[in-house]
Amino acid sequence: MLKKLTEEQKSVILETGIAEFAEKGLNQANINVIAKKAGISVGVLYKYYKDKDAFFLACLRRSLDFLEAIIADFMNGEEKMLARVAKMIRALQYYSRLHPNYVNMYNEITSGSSKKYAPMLARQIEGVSAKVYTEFITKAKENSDIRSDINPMMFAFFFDNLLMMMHFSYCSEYYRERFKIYCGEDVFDNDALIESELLKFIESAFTIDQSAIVHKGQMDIKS
Amino acid sequence: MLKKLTEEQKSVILETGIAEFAEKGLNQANINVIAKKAGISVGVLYKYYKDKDAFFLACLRRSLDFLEAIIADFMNGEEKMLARVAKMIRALQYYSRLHPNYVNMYNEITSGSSKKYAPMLARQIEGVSAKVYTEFITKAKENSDIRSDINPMMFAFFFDNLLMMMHFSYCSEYYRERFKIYCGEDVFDNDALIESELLKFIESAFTIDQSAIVHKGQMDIKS
DNA sequence: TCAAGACGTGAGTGACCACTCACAAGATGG
DNA sequence: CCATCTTGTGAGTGGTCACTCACGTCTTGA
Repeated sequence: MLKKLTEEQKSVILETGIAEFAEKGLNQANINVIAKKAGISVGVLYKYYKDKDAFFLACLRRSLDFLEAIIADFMNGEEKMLARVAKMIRALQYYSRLHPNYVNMYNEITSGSSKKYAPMLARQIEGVSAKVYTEFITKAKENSDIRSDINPMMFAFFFDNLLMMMHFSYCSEYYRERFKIYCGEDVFDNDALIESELLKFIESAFTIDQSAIVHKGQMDIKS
Repeated sequence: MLKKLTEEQKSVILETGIAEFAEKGLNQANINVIAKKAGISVGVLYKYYKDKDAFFLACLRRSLDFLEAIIADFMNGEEKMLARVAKMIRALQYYSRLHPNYVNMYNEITSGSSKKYAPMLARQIEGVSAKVYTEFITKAKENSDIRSDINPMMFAFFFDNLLMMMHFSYCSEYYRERFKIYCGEDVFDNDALIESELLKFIESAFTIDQSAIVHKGQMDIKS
């Protein structure tokens, strides 16, 4: 019973931490409780992690590694913009159900609770996706896959805002409630509808272009 | 110096509470510190509010009353959809600068810290805007002001998601940082650009309709 | 096989903080 | 002007929890 911690056990400790932090938040989660639930002593937890903050950041890292894999998926493949977006929405729905805690860890840092790390974490976490999305939109613009009259950085930002809110809306207590208020008690039984409506929203924002507007003008003159 | 609390003083207490809660969050904010900063004793604070939670909820109510006024503005007036949206974006920018703390109070409850009140608060806070936005979109759809092939509830939801994220992006530490990563260090000096790009994004999502798509198809055949 | 080092244990400690209560200082009114 | 009531005061209390350390148990290598 009294042995060196295995990799397996270290994993259990992190997962237990993630579960507690995701549920209670950084400050309300109790280290003694986490240790007990993970089946180890507090002492050994402090041999591996300097303090509560360091442990929290380790849990966060593990959660983010997972979430970042979804974006990596976005980068691979040769499909066009919208096919990729559709893929991302489905991935988002799938992983939000599988690992809501990872998403809630992310949500946790966006609120004030870990203010001191906000700039560092933002750079670590958002840096990659911001670059990927912006570059992708710039390229799509050059290829005329999407409209020409937009600011790629801004549109990448709005795009990520929508995805981020969808993540939270599947995972966090408050946002789940809000989602139901907007879209009905049974939204969570209708992933296909959510996917198609969100895709429609994003598609239109990205694809209406000036030629279409000119065209519409011509139509009006005709009638 | 030792007198009954005036309305003025009660206001100071709430505002001090809002400042502390917005900065530190529900759990990290210290009641003794709030009392000292507000220039009163802890004792009297507990004569007015049953406990910390009750005081927090009172601070939250005050913040929300203010934020809800922005939506009320949205309901008034006879302009069309997009003119109203433009007005809302400008209001959002203005009030986020004037009272970032109110927005951060709102952000605070969306994270886990006040989980026990999540359902109640969501219903209180989101109920009104959800109804207003959905009805507005439904009506605009009937009048053919916007496209016909959308689910009004879903689009109201996406719309509010974008506005909510803009609020947070102006006010919260983490989201401000993220905004800069996406859109450059000087985003906050360029409200007009943000307004026009966000409006463009929303406008397109709402106005592209099936007739335009048919039309585009005809164009393709011609060429 | 056993000594010495490595590692895990968990009761204990001190700091912090929500909340109380005995008291003090105004207000009221006769 | 004093008795009584109302209201504010803030040191104190009890509970919680991050973190430590003296100890026990396992591992290693000679």
